[in-house]
Amino acid sequence: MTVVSCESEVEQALRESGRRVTVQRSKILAAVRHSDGHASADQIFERVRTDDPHAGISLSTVYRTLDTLKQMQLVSELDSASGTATYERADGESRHHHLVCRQCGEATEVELPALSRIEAEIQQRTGFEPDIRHLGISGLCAACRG
Amino acid sequence: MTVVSCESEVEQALRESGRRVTVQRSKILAAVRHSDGHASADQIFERVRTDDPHAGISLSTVYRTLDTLKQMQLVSELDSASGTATYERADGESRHHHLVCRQCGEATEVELPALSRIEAEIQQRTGFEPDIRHLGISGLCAACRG
DNA sequence: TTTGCACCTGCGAATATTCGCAGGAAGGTC
DNA sequence: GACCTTCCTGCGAATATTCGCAGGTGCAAA
Repeated sequence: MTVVSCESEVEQALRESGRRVTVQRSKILAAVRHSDGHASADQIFERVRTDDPHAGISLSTVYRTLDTLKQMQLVSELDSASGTATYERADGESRHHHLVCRQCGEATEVELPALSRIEAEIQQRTGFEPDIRHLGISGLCAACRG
Repeated sequence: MTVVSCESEVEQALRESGRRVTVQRSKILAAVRHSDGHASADQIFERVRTDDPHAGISLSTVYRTLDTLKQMQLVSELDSASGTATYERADGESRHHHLVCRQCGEATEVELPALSRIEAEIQQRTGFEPDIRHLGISGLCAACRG
Protein backbone atom coordinates (compact mmCIF):
# COMPACT_ATOMS: atom_id res chain seq x y z
CA MET A 1 0.00 0.00 0.00
CA THR A 2 1.33 3.35 -1.00
CA VAL A 3 0.54 6.71 0.45
CA VAL A 4 -1.42 8.66 -2.08
CA SER A 5 -0.27 12.24 -1.96
CA CYS A 6 -3.56 13.78 -2.91
CA GLU A 7 -2.62 17.33 -3.59
CA SER A 8 -5.48 19.75 -3.30
CA GLU A 9 -6.26 22.25 -5.99
CA VAL A 10 -5.34 25.01 -3.65
CA GLU A 11 -1.87 23.64 -3.11
CA GLN A 12 -1.45 23.28 -6.80
CA ALA A 13 -2.54 26.87 -7.28
CA LEU A 14 -0.02 27.95 -4.69
CA ARG A 15 2.78 26.24 -6.52
CA GLU A 16 1.68 27.58 -9.87
CA SER A 17 1.81 31.13 -8.63
CA GLY A 18 5.37 30.64 -7.48
CA ARG A 19 4.45 30.32 -3.83
CA ARG A 20 5.39 27.49 -1.55
CA VAL A 21 3.32 24.81 0.05
CA THR A 22 4.29 24.77 3.69
CA VAL A 23 3.08 22.76 6.63
CA GLN A 24 1.54 25.86 8.14
CA ARG A 25 -0.35 26.77 5.01
CA SER A 26 -1.75 23.27 4.63
CA LYS A 27 -3.02 23.28 8.18
CA ILE A 28 -4.56 26.70 7.88
CA LEU A 29 -6.13 25.67 4.62
CA ALA A 30 -7.66 22.61 6.25
CA ALA A 31 -9.05 24.75 9.04
CA VAL A 32 -10.63 27.18 6.60
CA ARG A 33 -12.05 24.27 4.64
CA HIS A 34 -13.65 22.78 7.73
CA SER A 35 -15.12 25.95 9.10
CA ASP A 36 -18.37 26.47 7.29
CA GLY A 37 -19.33 30.00 6.54
CA HIS A 38 -17.56 32.99 7.98
CA ALA A 39 -14.70 32.63 10.39
CA SER A 40 -12.43 35.22 11.90
CA ALA A 41 -8.65 34.95 11.82
CA ASP A 42 -8.68 34.13 15.48
CA GLN A 43 -11.28 31.38 15.08
CA ILE A 44 -9.22 29.82 12.32
CA PHE A 45 -6.17 30.05 14.54
CA GLU A 46 -8.00 28.28 17.35
CA ARG A 47 -9.23 25.59 15.02
CA VAL A 48 -5.71 24.86 13.87
CA ARG A 49 -4.57 24.53 17.45
CA THR A 50 -7.49 22.29 18.28
CA ASP A 51 -6.90 20.04 15.30
CA ASP A 52 -3.25 19.72 16.17
CA PRO A 53 -2.15 21.05 19.54
CA HIS A 54 1.47 20.54 18.62
CA ALA A 55 1.33 22.69 15.52
CA GLY A 56 3.42 25.67 16.41
CA ILE A 57 1.57 28.11 14.26
CA SER A 58 1.46 31.77 15.04
CA LEU A 59 -1.42 34.14 14.60
CA SER A 60 0.72 36.27 12.32
CA THR A 61 1.03 33.38 9.94
CA VAL A 62 -2.71 32.91 9.91
CA TYR A 63 -3.17 36.54 8.96
CA ARG A 64 -0.44 36.33 6.34
CA THR A 65 -1.81 33.13 4.84
CA LEU A 66 -5.32 34.52 4.68
CA ASP A 67 -3.95 37.57 2.96
CA THR A 68 -2.14 35.40 0.45
CA LEU A 69 -5.25 33.36 -0.23
CA LYS A 70 -7.22 36.54 -0.60
CA GLN A 71 -4.84 37.76 -3.25
CA MET A 72 -5.22 34.44 -4.99
CA GLN A 73 -8.99 34.83 -4.73
CA LEU A 74 -9.31 31.56 -2.87
CA VAL A 75 -10.87 33.15 0.14
CA SER A 76 -12.72 36.42 0.45
CA GLU A 77 -12.68 38.79 3.35
CA LEU A 78 -15.77 40.37 4.77
CA ASP A 79 -15.40 43.42 6.97
CA SER A 80 -18.15 43.19 9.45
CA ALA A 81 -19.09 46.37 11.23
CA SER A 82 -18.11 44.75 14.50
CA GLY A 83 -14.45 45.47 14.05
CA THR A 84 -13.43 41.91 13.27
CA ALA A 85 -12.91 40.70 9.74
CA THR A 86 -14.22 37.29 8.72
CA TYR A 87 -13.11 35.03 5.93
CA GLU A 88 -14.81 32.43 3.80
CA ARG A 89 -13.82 30.05 1.05
CA ALA A 90 -14.25 31.37 -2.44
CA ASP A 91 -14.61 28.55 -4.92
CA GLY A 92 -13.99 29.72 -8.42
CA GLU A 93 -17.59 29.46 -9.55
CA SER A 94 -19.62 30.78 -6.67
CA ARG A 95 -20.72 34.35 -7.09
CA HIS A 96 -22.61 35.70 -4.20
CA HIS A 97 -22.54 39.09 -2.63
CA HIS A 98 -22.95 40.40 0.86
CA LEU A 99 -25.48 42.90 2.02
CA VAL A 100 -24.00 44.38 5.15
CA CYS A 101 -26.31 46.42 7.33
CA ARG A 102 -24.67 49.62 8.45
CA GLN A 103 -26.84 49.67 11.54
CA CYS A 104 -26.73 46.19 13.01
CA GLY A 105 -23.78 44.76 11.07
CA GLU A 106 -25.76 41.75 9.93
CA ALA A 107 -24.61 40.25 6.63
CA THR A 108 -26.83 38.33 4.24
CA GLU A 109 -26.06 36.87 0.86
CA VAL A 110 -27.58 37.57 -2.54
CA GLU A 111 -27.00 36.50 -6.10
CA LEU A 112 -26.63 39.36 -8.54
CA PRO A 113 -25.97 38.05 -12.02
CA ALA A 114 -26.55 41.53 -13.45
CA LEU A 115 -23.21 42.58 -12.07
CA SER A 116 -21.37 40.69 -14.78
CA ARG A 117 -22.27 43.38 -17.26
CA ILE A 118 -20.87 46.06 -15.02
CA GLU A 119 -17.74 44.04 -14.59
CA ALA A 120 -17.22 44.07 -18.34
CA GLU A 121 -17.96 47.77 -18.50
CA ILE A 122 -15.33 48.60 -15.90
CA GLN A 123 -12.68 46.57 -17.60
CA GLN A 124 -13.34 48.18 -20.96
CA ARG A 125 -13.37 51.70 -19.65
CA THR A 126 -10.49 51.60 -17.20
CA GLY A 127 -8.30 48.58 -17.83
CA PHE A 128 -8.93 47.56 -14.22
CA GLU A 129 -9.81 43.90 -13.90
CA PRO A 130 -12.50 43.79 -11.25
CA ASP A 131 -13.31 40.79 -9.15
CA ILE A 132 -17.01 41.13 -8.60
CA ARG A 133 -17.50 37.62 -7.37
CA HIS A 134 -17.75 38.78 -3.81
CA LEU A 135 -18.89 42.27 -3.18
CA GLY A 136 -19.72 43.90 0.11
CA ILE A 137 -22.70 46.21 -0.27
CA SER A 138 -23.55 48.37 2.68
CA GLY A 139 -27.00 49.67 3.47
CA LEU A 140 -29.91 49.16 5.82
CA CYS A 141 -31.47 45.76 6.33
CA ALA A 142 -35.23 45.34 6.35
CA ALA A 143 -35.28 44.97 10.13
CA CYS A 144 -33.32 48.14 10.81
CA ARG A 145 -35.40 50.18 8.38
CA GLY A 146 -38.26 49.59 10.74
CA MET B 1 -24.62 93.59 14.80
CA THR B 2 -25.79 90.14 15.64
CA VAL B 3 -23.91 86.93 15.40
CA VAL B 4 -25.37 84.83 12.66
CA SER B 5 -25.34 81.25 13.81
CA CYS B 6 -24.88 79.67 10.42
CA GLU B 7 -25.66 76.06 11.16
CA SER B 8 -24.23 73.65 8.66
CA GLU B 9 -26.40 71.05 7.01
CA VAL B 10 -24.48 68.37 8.75
CA GLU B 11 -25.22 69.78 12.17
CA GLN B 12 -28.85 70.05 11.24
CA ALA B 13 -28.81 66.42 10.12
CA LEU B 14 -27.26 65.43 13.43
CA ARG B 15 -30.00 67.15 15.36
CA GLU B 16 -32.72 65.71 13.18
CA SER B 17 -31.52 62.19 13.83
CA GLY B 18 -31.69 62.76 17.56
CA ARG B 19 -27.97 63.18 17.98
CA ARG B 20 -26.25 66.08 19.61
CA VAL B 21 -24.07 68.76 18.17
CA THR B 22 -20.99 68.92 20.34
CA VAL B 23 -17.84 71.00 20.20
CA GLN B 24 -15.83 67.92 19.36
CA ARG B 25 -18.07 66.90 16.51
CA SER B 26 -18.00 70.35 15.00
CA LYS B 27 -14.24 70.43 15.06
CA ILE B 28 -13.89 66.97 13.60
CA LEU B 29 -16.41 67.89 10.94
CA ALA B 30 -14.41 70.98 10.03
CA ALA B 31 -11.25 68.90 9.78
CA VAL B 32 -12.91 66.38 7.49
CA ARG B 33 -14.30 69.20 5.40
CA HIS B 34 -10.88 70.76 4.97
CA SER B 35 -9.01 67.61 4.17
CA ASP B 36 -9.51 67.00 0.49
CA GLY B 37 -9.83 63.42 -0.60
CA HIS B 38 -9.04 60.52 1.63
CA ALA B 39 -7.81 60.98 5.15
CA SER B 40 -7.15 58.46 7.88
CA ALA B 41 -8.58 58.78 11.36
CA ASP B 42 -5.16 59.71 12.62
CA GLN B 43 -4.67 62.40 9.99
CA ILE B 44 -8.01 63.90 10.89
CA PHE B 45 -7.02 63.78 14.53
CA GLU B 46 -3.78 65.60 13.79
CA ARG B 47 -5.57 68.22 11.74
CA VAL B 48 -7.94 68.96 14.59
CA ARG B 49 -5.02 69.41 16.94
CA THR B 50 -3.24 71.65 14.45
CA ASP B 51 -6.29 73.82 13.90
CA ASP B 52 -6.80 74.21 17.61
CA PRO B 53 -3.99 73.01 19.87
CA HIS B 54 -6.16 73.54 22.92
CA ALA B 55 -8.94 71.28 21.73
CA GLY B 56 -8.77 68.35 24.05
CA ILE B 57 -10.08 65.82 21.61
CA SER B 58 -9.23 62.17 21.87
CA LEU B 59 -8.58 59.75 19.08
CA SER B 60 -11.43 57.58 20.32
CA THR B 61 -13.81 60.43 19.69
CA VAL B 62 -12.52 60.85 16.17
CA TYR B 63 -13.19 57.18 15.48
CA ARG B 64 -16.59 57.37 17.09
CA THR B 65 -17.58 60.49 15.23
CA LEU B 66 -16.44 59.06 11.92
CA ASP B 67 -18.50 56.00 12.65
CA THR B 68 -21.53 58.11 13.41
CA LEU B 69 -21.10 60.10 10.21
CA LYS B 70 -20.67 56.89 8.32
CA GLN B 71 -23.99 55.63 9.62
CA MET B 72 -25.55 58.90 8.56
CA GLN B 73 -23.94 58.45 5.15
CA LEU B 74 -22.16 61.76 5.45
CA VAL B 75 -18.73 60.24 5.10
CA SER B 76 -17.72 56.96 3.57
CA GLU B 77 -14.98 54.68 4.69
CA LEU B 78 -12.53 53.08 2.34
CA ASP B 79 -10.54 50.09 3.54
CA SER B 80 -7.24 50.37 1.86
CA ALA B 81 -5.17 47.22 1.67
CA SER B 82 -2.49 48.93 3.72
CA GLY B 83 -4.24 48.24 6.98
CA THR B 84 -5.39 51.80 7.57
CA ALA B 85 -8.90 52.93 6.78
CA THR B 86 -9.45 56.28 5.12
CA TYR B 87 -12.50 58.48 5.11
CA GLU B 88 -13.93 61.00 2.71
CA ARG B 89 -16.91 63.32 2.60
CA ALA B 90 -19.99 61.90 1.00
CA ASP B 91 -22.19 64.66 -0.30
CA GLY B 92 -25.65 63.43 -0.98
CA GLU B 93 -25.38 63.64 -4.74
CA SER B 94 -21.95 62.35 -5.55
CA ARG B 95 -21.86 58.75 -6.65
CA HIS B 96 -18.46 57.41 -7.35
CA HIS B 97 -16.96 54.06 -6.66
CA HIS B 98 -13.54 52.81 -5.78
CA LEU B 99 -11.52 50.30 -7.69
CA VAL B 100 -9.11 48.90 -5.13
CA CYS B 101 -6.23 46.86 -6.47
CA ARG B 102 -5.75 43.69 -4.48
CA GLN B 103 -2.07 43.68 -5.39
CA CYS B 104 -0.78 47.18 -4.82
CA GLY B 105 -3.67 48.61 -2.81
CA GLU B 106 -4.04 51.58 -5.13
CA ALA B 107 -7.57 53.03 -5.27
CA THR B 108 -9.01 54.90 -8.22
CA GLU B 109 -12.47 56.32 -8.75
CA VAL B 110 -15.08 55.52 -11.36
CA GLU B 111 -18.62 56.53 -12.14
CA LEU B 112 -21.00 53.62 -12.62
CA PRO B 113 -24.50 54.90 -13.27
CA ALA B 114 -25.58 51.40 -14.24
CA LEU B 115 -25.48 50.40 -10.61
CA SER B 116 -28.69 52.27 -9.90
CA ARG B 117 -30.66 49.54 -11.59
CA ILE B 118 -29.04 46.90 -9.45
CA GLU B 119 -29.78 48.96 -6.39
CA ALA B 120 -33.47 48.86 -7.25
CA GLU B 121 -33.30 45.14 -7.92
CA ILE B 122 -31.81 44.39 -4.53
CA GLN B 123 -34.36 46.43 -2.71
CA GLN B 124 -37.26 44.76 -4.51
CA ARG B 125 -35.97 41.27 -4.01
CA THR B 126 -34.71 41.42 -0.45
CA GLY B 127 -36.12 44.46 1.32
CA PHE B 128 -32.56 45.52 2.02
CA GLU B 129 -31.99 49.18 1.26
CA PRO B 130 -28.55 49.31 -0.30
CA ASP B 131 -26.35 52.35 -0.35
CA ILE B 132 -24.50 51.97 -3.59
CA ARG B 133 -23.24 55.49 -3.66
CA HIS B 134 -19.80 54.41 -2.61
CA LEU B 135 -18.75 50.91 -3.40
CA GLY B 136 -15.36 49.35 -2.98
CA ILE B 137 -14.61 46.99 -5.84
CA SER B 138 -11.52 44.88 -5.54
CA GLY B 139 -9.54 43.52 -8.43
CA LEU B 140 -6.31 44.04 -10.31
CA CYS B 141 -5.30 47.42 -11.66
CA ALA B 142 -3.94 47.78 -15.18
CA ALA B 143 -0.40 48.21 -13.88
CA CYS B 144 -0.44 45.07 -11.74
CA ARG B 145 -1.93 42.98 -14.51
CA GLY B 146 1.32 43.56 -16.35
C1' DT C 1 21.49 13.77 -2.37
C1' DT C 2 23.51 18.19 -1.68
C1' DT C 3 23.45 22.99 -2.17
C1' DG C 4 21.72 27.60 -2.57
C1' DC C 5 18.53 31.08 -2.68
C1' DA C 6 14.41 33.05 -2.05
C1' DC C 7 10.46 32.66 0.33
C1' DC C 8 8.20 31.72 4.96
C1' DT C 9 7.70 31.63 9.78
C1' DG C 10 7.79 32.86 14.78
C1' DC C 11 8.39 36.29 17.91
C1' DG C 12 7.91 40.49 19.86
C1' DA C 13 6.94 45.22 19.07
C1' DA C 14 4.35 48.73 16.67
C1' DT C 15 -0.15 50.22 14.87
C1' DA C 16 -4.92 50.44 14.24
C1' DT C 17 -9.33 50.24 16.28
C1' DT C 18 -12.78 49.17 19.72
C1' DC C 19 -14.67 49.01 24.49
C1' DG C 20 -16.13 50.01 29.36
C1' DC C 21 -16.69 53.16 32.69
C1' DA C 22 -17.12 57.33 35.33
C1' DG C 23 -17.75 62.07 34.75
C1' DG C 24 -19.41 66.08 31.62
C1' DA C 25 -22.54 68.43 28.72
C1' DA C 26 -26.68 69.17 25.23
C1' DG C 27 -31.23 70.15 24.91
C1' DG C 28 -35.90 69.61 26.41
C1' DT C 29 -39.03 71.01 30.15
C1' DC C 30 -40.68 73.76 33.89
C1' DG D 1 -32.17 79.95 34.69
C1' DA D 2 -32.50 75.34 37.10
C1' DC D 3 -33.17 70.52 36.46
C1' DC D 4 -33.15 66.04 34.48
C1' DT D 5 -32.40 62.59 31.30
C1' DT D 6 -29.76 60.77 27.93
C1' DC D 7 -26.14 61.02 25.08
C1' DC D 8 -21.14 62.04 24.54
C1' DT D 9 -16.33 62.21 25.85
C1' DG D 10 -11.67 61.09 27.72
C1' DC D 11 -8.90 57.75 29.45
C1' DG D 12 -6.79 53.61 29.77
C1' DA D 13 -7.13 48.86 28.73
C1' DA D 14 -8.40 45.27 25.51
C1' DT D 15 -8.48 43.64 20.75
C1' DA D 16 -7.37 43.34 16.05
C1' DT D 17 -3.90 43.54 12.64
C1' DT D 18 0.54 44.61 10.62
C1' DC D 19 5.69 44.83 10.56
C1' DG D 20 10.77 43.90 10.96
C1' DC D 21 14.13 40.79 11.67
C1' DA D 22 16.77 36.70 12.35
C1' DG D 23 16.55 32.03 11.50
C1' DG D 24 14.16 27.90 9.09
C1' DT D 25 12.71 25.43 5.02
C1' DG D 26 10.63 24.47 0.28
C1' DC D 27 12.12 23.24 -4.01
C1' DA D 28 14.75 23.32 -8.07
C1' DA D 29 19.13 22.69 -10.14
C1' DA D 30 23.44 20.38 -10.10
